[in-house]
Amino acid sequence: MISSPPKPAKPKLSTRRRLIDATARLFAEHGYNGLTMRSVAQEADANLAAANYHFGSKDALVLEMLRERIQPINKRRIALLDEARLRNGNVAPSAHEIFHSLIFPIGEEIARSSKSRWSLAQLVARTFTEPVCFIERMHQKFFSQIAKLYHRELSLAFPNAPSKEIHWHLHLSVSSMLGALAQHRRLRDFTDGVCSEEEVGEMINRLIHFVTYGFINGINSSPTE
Amino acid sequence: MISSPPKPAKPKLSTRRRLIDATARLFAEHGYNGLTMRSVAQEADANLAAANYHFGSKDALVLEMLRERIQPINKRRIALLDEARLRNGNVAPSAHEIFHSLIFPIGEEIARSSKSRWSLAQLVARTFTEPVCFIERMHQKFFSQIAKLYHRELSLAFPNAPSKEIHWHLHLSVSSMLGALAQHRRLRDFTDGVCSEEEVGEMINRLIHFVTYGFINGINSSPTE
DNA sequence: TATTTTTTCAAACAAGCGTTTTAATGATTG
DNA sequence: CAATCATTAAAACGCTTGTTTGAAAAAATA
Repeated sequence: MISSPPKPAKPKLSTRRRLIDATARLFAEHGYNGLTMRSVAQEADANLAAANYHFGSKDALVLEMLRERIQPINKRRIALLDEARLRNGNVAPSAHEIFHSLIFPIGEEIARSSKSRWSLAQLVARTFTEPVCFIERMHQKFFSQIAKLYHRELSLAFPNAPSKEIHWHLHLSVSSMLGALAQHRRLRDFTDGVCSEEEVGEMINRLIHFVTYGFINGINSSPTE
Repeated sequence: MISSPPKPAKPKLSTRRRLIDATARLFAEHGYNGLTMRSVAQEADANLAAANYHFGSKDALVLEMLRERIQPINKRRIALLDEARLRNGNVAPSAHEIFHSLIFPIGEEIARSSKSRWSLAQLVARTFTEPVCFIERMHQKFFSQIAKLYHRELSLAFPNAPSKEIHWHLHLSVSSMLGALAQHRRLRDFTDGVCSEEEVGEMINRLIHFVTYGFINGINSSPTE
């Protein structure tokens, strides 16, 4: 019997992969300006020059990390929307189905990323709060089409609502989602220990309902005070 | 007739005041890490060493600015709550009155600060997203008691709701408020130019209703899926 | 006016930043 | 094996950061 070579405890991933994962963790925790190439290198157990070698610059590194994390979520959103439309016999999905398709995929990804659950939540939320302008451009590139898609979908679900009202309440809904993601790590503190950050699924479910209620009742009540 | 001395066009405020105001603007726009002592000095038309002379350090400068901006908002919140309680004959205020007292004072301050309306909104929101840990401590110092106050108030308004449900939905409500404040400056972009950031009062009113609906319906519907 | 205190100013400090360079190492292919 | 390529490594490069310094200026006090 030929003995297999001694397996290292950690089958070290490629340097490129370790760099991206480290970037995700540090970006979520410290933001763009608080993330340094040296901290990335140390966290990834790589050399300082490695990041510049593989990605060219700090900007390119962070952008690549964001692209890799965000695109599957957006694809899943569209897939869930299509599923709902198909299930209803090509009729417009309900508000709850629409907001489910918007919010649920993030919950899935958070649950998938085993270590430090709030990391991805905060990462996504941070892309919307970061002041760095190149991130704003990225945001417009990744999310502006998604926003238009959801406005169209909600217009079908609420054919009598004026377009401006849908814009207003969709904006509030997305803002609420982002706020909830950004504040998730404070849940335990804020609730005096009553609620725990571990219950991600719980949070996502409540958030979907919260936003759906706010949207429906906001749309249905008159726009005057 | 004695001619008055030639009045300078701008009766220059004290250096200390100019420094704090410049800090507020730059913190709102670039965040803590993006704010530099040199940029503050330039924006305030002061010397680089002035900030350290007046406040001791960058941390102390930002903290003082935040304290000055946040405390009047919190006082107004409590005052509005007391007004509502008095108006109802010492009966618990309604959910709408409670969330009005929570959100409206920020709208007042935003409307008061004439130049760059979204500045204060973003400033308040940023204090919750900033990763710098000393800001987290500040947040806990300024807001944890307010959070407890509102939980108590909502428990009176919904005596049959379990405390944990109130915790959950208050957390979602506060998160939505912060998200809406943080995203306000993107309103025009996000809505394809349909909605404008100028209508701050509009935004605040819709936000109050949105959150109230989300909270009430969330509380009343069962906590199971 | 003379003296003391407060405030401003330009210059410098050490530390940390993103990036580049040059050489050494590892893997792959002919 | 030799040769070519991709990757890693250590050191250094300007540049910016928060903070400090010591003297000049202004303001306040006597």
